[in-house]
Amino acid sequence: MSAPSDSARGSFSGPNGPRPGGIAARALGRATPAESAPSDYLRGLNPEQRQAVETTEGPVLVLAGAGTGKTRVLTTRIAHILATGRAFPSQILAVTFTNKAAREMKTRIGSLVGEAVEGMPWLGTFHSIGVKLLRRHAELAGLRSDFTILDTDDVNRLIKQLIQAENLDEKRWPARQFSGMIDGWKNKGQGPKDISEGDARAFANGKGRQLYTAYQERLKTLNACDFGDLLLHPIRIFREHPDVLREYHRKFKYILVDEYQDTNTAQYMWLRLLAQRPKERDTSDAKNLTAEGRKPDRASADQAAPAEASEQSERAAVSANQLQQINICCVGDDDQSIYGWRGAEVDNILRFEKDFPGATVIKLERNYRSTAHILGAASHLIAHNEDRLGKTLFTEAPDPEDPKVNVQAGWDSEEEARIVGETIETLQRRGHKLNDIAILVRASFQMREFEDRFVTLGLNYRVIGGPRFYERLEIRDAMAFFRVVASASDDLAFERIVNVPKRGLGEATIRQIHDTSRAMGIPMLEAAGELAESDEIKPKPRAALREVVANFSRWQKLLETLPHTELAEQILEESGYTAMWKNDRSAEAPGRLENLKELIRSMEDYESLRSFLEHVALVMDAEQNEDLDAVSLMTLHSAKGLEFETVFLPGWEEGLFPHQRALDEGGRAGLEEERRLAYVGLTRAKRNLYLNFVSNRRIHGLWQTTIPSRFLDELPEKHVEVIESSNSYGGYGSGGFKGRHNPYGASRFDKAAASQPFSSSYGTPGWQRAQANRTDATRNNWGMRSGHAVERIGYGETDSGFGAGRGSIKARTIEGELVAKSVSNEPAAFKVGDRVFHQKFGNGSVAAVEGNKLTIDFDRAGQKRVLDGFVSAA
DNA sequence: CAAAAATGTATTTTT
DNA sequence: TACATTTTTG
Repeated sequence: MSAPSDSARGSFSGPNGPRPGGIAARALGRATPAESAPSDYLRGLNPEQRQAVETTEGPVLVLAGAGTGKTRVLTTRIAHILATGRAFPSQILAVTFTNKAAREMKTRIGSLVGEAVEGMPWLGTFHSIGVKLLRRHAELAGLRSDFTILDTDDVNRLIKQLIQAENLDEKRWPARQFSGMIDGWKNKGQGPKDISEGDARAFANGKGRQLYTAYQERLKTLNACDFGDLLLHPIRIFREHPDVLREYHRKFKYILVDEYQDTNTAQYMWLRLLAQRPKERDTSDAKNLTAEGRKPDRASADQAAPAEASEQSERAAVSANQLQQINICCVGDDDQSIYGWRGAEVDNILRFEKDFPGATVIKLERNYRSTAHILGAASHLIAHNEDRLGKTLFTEAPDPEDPKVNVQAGWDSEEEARIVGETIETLQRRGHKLNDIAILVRASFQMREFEDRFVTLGLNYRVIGGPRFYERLEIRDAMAFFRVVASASDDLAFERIVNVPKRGLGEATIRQIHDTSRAMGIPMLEAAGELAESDEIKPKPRAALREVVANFSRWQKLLETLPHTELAEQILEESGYTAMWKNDRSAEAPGRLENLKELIRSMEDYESLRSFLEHVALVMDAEQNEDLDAVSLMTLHSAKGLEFETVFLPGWEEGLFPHQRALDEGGRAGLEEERRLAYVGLTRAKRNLYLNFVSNRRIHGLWQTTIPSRFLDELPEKHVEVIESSNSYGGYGSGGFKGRHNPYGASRFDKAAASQPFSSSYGTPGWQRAQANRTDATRNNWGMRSGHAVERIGYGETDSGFGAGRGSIKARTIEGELVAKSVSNEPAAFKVGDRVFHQKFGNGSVAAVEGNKLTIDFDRAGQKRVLDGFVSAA
């Protein structure tokens, strides 16, 4: 009894169904009565866009630069397919990367085509479509169709248990790290058997593979999946059951993929399985793949399997042609590939024409979003990348009124926030909507300072992304209760809340439940029930356990009868969970209660507890209220796909952006990805773009002197304007930036990065050495002269960050010393009681010395911890 | 078993 | 620094 049948979804149903045109046309008709000529939606498309919409047959790759109307093409294309009766809504597979994108496509298609969207069950993220497939064919993957989807937290806890079971040192082999590795393998489509020997050895003294296997087995017994499985299981099913695959080959007449540059190997395999229809095919494809050094994925081999059966019904006859034709349309932009770190393979997009011979490639290069200045800046920047297909975006002729891209220096991050805040207030006074303003940061810790500032200014802001609703402690607890009620065998959820609120069920008791569960082969909840009736357990925990078990069985019964929202309320009430927070006097308790209410409220939108749980597992974010006029604050990554009238990009400093870690781990490729991220950031802006950098930033609680991002140097001068801030300390930025006669040598920097790999942590010798190198580079490239009196900080042309008088720090010296351990080197640099001077904090005396970290009592600024490199003897 | 203290550890992005 | 997690203490 495999999952719900197609007919439930009203999709492709039978040989005698109406002709496709029928339904689609009717749907259209309902939505937009008679006058809606089929070509209506085509109006306003430029020739390339139109071509992308109308080339419905065969493989199509649309290379859509930023702001060129990518989503419009995608949605119009679907509308076109429907309107011309080429397919039923249910015969279109449209995959996106994020829920946001899926949602947007649904709405936009909806407005084009009306209710037909209702019948588009296969529009969604890779993962949500994966779940759908898997629910139907769960038994082929050894699961029941009511399997649960584990989130990262569940996974980590599970792995931790496995590591403990193996008696491994948890500190040496952290669960998070291993779950990361598993994630990576799954992104590559590798099961336990497929991982490389090296990978297998890399963890836990060679137990990597064994652990991975154990993990998968555990998932199976738990009847659970992690995110990766949502893709991998379907892939495996398709490979092992050609009949199932064929079913989907018949079903999906058109495949559309959004953000193709972000697909990882697993997603790529998945797509190829679905897209490459079995017909007589030469093996050259497969050869190509291996010849080019790609992993010989089994997709290609298994593909070649049975030839299309031509025997069946009229449908086979109709589709015989189409089945060989791969109507796949991938839309993407190699310049916006920013998820390489999580397994995305830009290569997928670069290789498209080889994968799908005869593909039509359409470039969308006309930008409808940004001014010529912004576009000019972005294009010039991205041109520094080598690995790209190369597009040339263009726009209308520049309007002399258009503002240039602003670059502004600040002293530290606090000032940066102040400057941005002031600029926003100015804009607001001129009638600028806050909703049209965004601040895009590289890393989320940067947000705090802006939030602080906006709070004091009373400026509305909204954080997008960030810590997500469903990841909050109280929500996860509540969800765990619900999960156990919905499926009594969800051990992970059970374990999470047996002792919440505190019932005196500690480690010992839980272990006992665990053991019983193992021994008897029953879920923990059941085991708890057994235990509560036996006398192997002390009276106190026994009573508590009894109550828990009784609670759950009562709730489970109510599941059938009581509306799920009421049940949810009852559960939280009777379990004492809400009471727990009511009694909690801490500052966050009221907020948590509020969140719980919100949770119940959001459940109303779903028809059952189960469907709600599914939603939460897949869509981890909660919607925000759009009514409020507020500045958006988010990371660059979550800004992809959005656009704003005005964009602020703070933190353009080496080490932060490009991020040190990207450089360390990714080398040149890492740098290029950072540059693409910068490109994404720049191209979010329609009209006003402000870049900021500061010379002092606190990282890990230590003050670091920073230098401007190399990306600033990669912007074309003619599109950029440097703002002189009248009231700020000025920093070294403006003067240097403006008069840069010898631009920052990117190659030089690359060399440094390549020849002396930084280590992964800021506190390490590698990082410090990097700092030293950069100090050097800064002097050379930003026109700083040593020998200036330090008093001159604050005037435009002066060096404020480095150099002058800081005798104890010479790059070379540091190089030599820092090979040693960071905490033990140069013990003699300063000693307690020394008078020192710091660029930011002024004079002070050393209160404590820990290797190169000094605790200093500053005369004005109070006690701070700083690296010795940033102070000099007073 | 729970609360307090100490310790450690990571601070990029997320379906 | 700041947070989470572990160890110690009551």
